[in-house]
Amino acid sequence: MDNGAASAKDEGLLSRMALNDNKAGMEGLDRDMINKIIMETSKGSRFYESELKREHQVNQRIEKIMLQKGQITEQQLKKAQAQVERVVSELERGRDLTRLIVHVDMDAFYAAVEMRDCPELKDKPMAVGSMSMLSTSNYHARKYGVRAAMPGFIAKKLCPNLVIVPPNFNKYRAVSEEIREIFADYDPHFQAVSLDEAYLDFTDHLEQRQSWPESSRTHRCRTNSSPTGEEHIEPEEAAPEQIDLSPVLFEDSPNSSPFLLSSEGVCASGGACEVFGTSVEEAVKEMRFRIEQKTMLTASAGIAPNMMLAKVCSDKNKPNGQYRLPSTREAVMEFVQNLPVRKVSGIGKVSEKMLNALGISNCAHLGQQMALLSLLFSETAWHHFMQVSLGLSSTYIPRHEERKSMSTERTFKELSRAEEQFSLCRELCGDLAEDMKKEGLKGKTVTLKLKNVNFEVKTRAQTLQSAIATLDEIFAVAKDLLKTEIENESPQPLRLRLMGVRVSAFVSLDDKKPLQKSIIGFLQTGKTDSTDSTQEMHQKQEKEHFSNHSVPAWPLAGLPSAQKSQKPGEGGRTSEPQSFFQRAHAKRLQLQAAKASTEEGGQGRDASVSAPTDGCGTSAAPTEAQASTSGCGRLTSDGLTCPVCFRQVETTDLNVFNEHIDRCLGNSCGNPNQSNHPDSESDLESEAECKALEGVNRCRGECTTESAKANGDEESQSKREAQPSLIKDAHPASSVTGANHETTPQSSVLICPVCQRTQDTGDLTLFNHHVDLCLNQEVLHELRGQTSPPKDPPSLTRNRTEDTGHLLPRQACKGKSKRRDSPSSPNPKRTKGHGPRNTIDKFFRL
DNA sequence: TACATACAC
DNA sequence: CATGGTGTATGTA
Repeated sequence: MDNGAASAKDEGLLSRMALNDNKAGMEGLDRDMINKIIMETSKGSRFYESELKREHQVNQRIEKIMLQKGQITEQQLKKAQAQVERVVSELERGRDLTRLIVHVDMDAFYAAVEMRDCPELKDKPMAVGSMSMLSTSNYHARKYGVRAAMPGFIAKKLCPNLVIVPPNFNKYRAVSEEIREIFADYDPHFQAVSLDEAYLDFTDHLEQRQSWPESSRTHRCRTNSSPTGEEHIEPEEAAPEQIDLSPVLFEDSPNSSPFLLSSEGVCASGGACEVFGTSVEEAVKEMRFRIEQKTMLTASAGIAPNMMLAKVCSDKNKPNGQYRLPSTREAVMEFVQNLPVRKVSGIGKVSEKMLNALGISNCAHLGQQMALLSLLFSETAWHHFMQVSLGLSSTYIPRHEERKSMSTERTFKELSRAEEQFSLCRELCGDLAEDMKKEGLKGKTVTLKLKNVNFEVKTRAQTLQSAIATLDEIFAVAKDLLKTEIENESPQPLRLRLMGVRVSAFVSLDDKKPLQKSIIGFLQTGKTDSTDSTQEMHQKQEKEHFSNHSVPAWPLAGLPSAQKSQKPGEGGRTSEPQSFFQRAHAKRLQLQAAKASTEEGGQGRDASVSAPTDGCGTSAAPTEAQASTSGCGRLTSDGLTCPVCFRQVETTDLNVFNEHIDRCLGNSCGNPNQSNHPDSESDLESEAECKALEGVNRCRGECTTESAKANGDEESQSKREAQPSLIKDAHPASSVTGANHETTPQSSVLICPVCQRTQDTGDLTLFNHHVDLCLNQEVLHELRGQTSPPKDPPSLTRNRTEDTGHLLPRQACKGKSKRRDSPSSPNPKRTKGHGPRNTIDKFFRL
């Protein structure tokens, strides 16, 4: 073996404990030495023992899989191969190379910020974090093997001169806001993944850009010579890189930019200027240039036809570089062939190890072994592998979904006394309740998480009949769970090192939306709408749409688990082709719908020039009904179902559809104006960030509670909650009863959940019809006024090529929009008790 | 639903 | 001295 540092026993462990030179900045370092130090430092600790144990578990899983592999017959393999090939061609058919997806990532973000603000640090190896945990390190430190998620004390052994700087999250957040403002200029719907990372769809921007005058592509260099001195003006590009293919992609932009750019020169005032071209590369360089000018920090970017590839590409020329993967099948395939599986987002340590055991280390192998993989892994898992091997993934950048859970957990010095455990538990519940209040959340499931001093983790959950939110309510449950565990262990005490409380299974507290959603639920004939799970509906929808697209970036988390469905005798699975066809079909339909509702293309505004951005609100704004329909309504192969008359409308053009609805509504109130629910809830994103950061802020005492917007619009919320679930069977009662109301018919009497009146009919069809009418009344009401339409007006720009992804108005489904449009809006910051420490660089979900 | 795992930051 | 916190998805029972 080539690793003298590892004993046979350690060897397996290396996959868990050893450093990953996977990431950038780790080239050419002495891995063996580093691993040796890591091992020596860790050895004997409880943590180490725990890792050993986990490693063992993984090894067993691998053994199991290998065993299964051994039992596979030629016959089965052959069958699987045929199956795989069918799927491949189906997927191939849906390949979409028309989008230009960009993934941007700030270089060593936290560390870079600290270095920027403290020149002393510039030439030193440094990291942000604490002795217990590092968030990130600068490139100098990485040479020593010091990296994110490594405890500081180990890092110190690797690099005794390492300077560890405590994190200053407020600052990072502020910088993040700055860069997001820039992102928004290229894609107002960009998805921030963390404080320093985002996905953008540059397609529309590029289309616009083609007709922009040079002045709009000109950017001034930082005027004030930075105090710190050196200042390079060049948007220096290290990467040699490929040819510019963009012209090909955009040659036919028919009604491209309706705007004539007001061309006020930017650089009139003097100072060096940088002019950027019209290609994607140039646009991305421009964005990075602006980021650097604005923040004095560098970013790296990847440009590719889908999210997964863009992400990988952004890593390619890091730091301070970019890489474009051309939008051709050949380029993509070649790129993917040499891609180590571990580089793919979603394939982590464990998956990597399992794949390696099968002789798979890069995506070429992945492709070659698909038949085998389809027999050893779950369907979702192998489908994902398949997509990866073909270089396919989502071409549509989804909006962030509603949160599904909220939690608080804390690590501490051993805590063994029950009394203290209870009081800590209560404290956690209090913190959690506070957080939930800010977002107006109520959930039905409480989960207690415990980690003992040996790092063994346990979770215990309980689901209630109704949703709760307050400290006392949560604690009442958590306390019981804890008590049970304590009793369970007694007379030994629980020796804890961590405790956490989580609430999930939220019910919608919203007033209006449930209505819309319930309609949708209705339209989904045959599906039960479990009353309070309105959001599930949406997520489901979104998900479908997502997968129709081209793979989400999702992992195969739970991993393999061999085919249980696999009958010994026959190896093949038959369901597959169908589901893929169906998906493809659905996809096509959605596409058509999406085509009509594609968001406006006006985002390409040039910040420094202030290009004319609007003027696009002209088209009939989609009403909520429309939006709902396009996003969630029943989309059959023949068209759309009108939420008012419930008839099929034979069109996939949402504008046409909208007119139809208008007619049904008996008036032409086509576009209720402006969106924004003034009460649209607080920004989840920053909220989440703050949450993660909390304790640290406290240390700095800088935490301000700027926006406590979650003002009490809560009273009104409790009102109508019950939703008309689709009653499918003879027992209406089975249709669940959501939170509040108990309008649900218990006996044979049917009561309309909308008008609350008893319906004297036993016929469910009739009853449903009545409810339909009631709902329509409400829809009508909403459409006529008060309710705000979703933001994105349909766009008239571009018609996409047929199988393109990019469906659905992102927020169509929900009246609630957690806007990210205004990156500048202040974040609610948390001031919380104590707590945790640091978090890894870029961490926070937005 | 409950629980354990994997994964991303 | 010392190995984090928040959130999501998936597999399985």
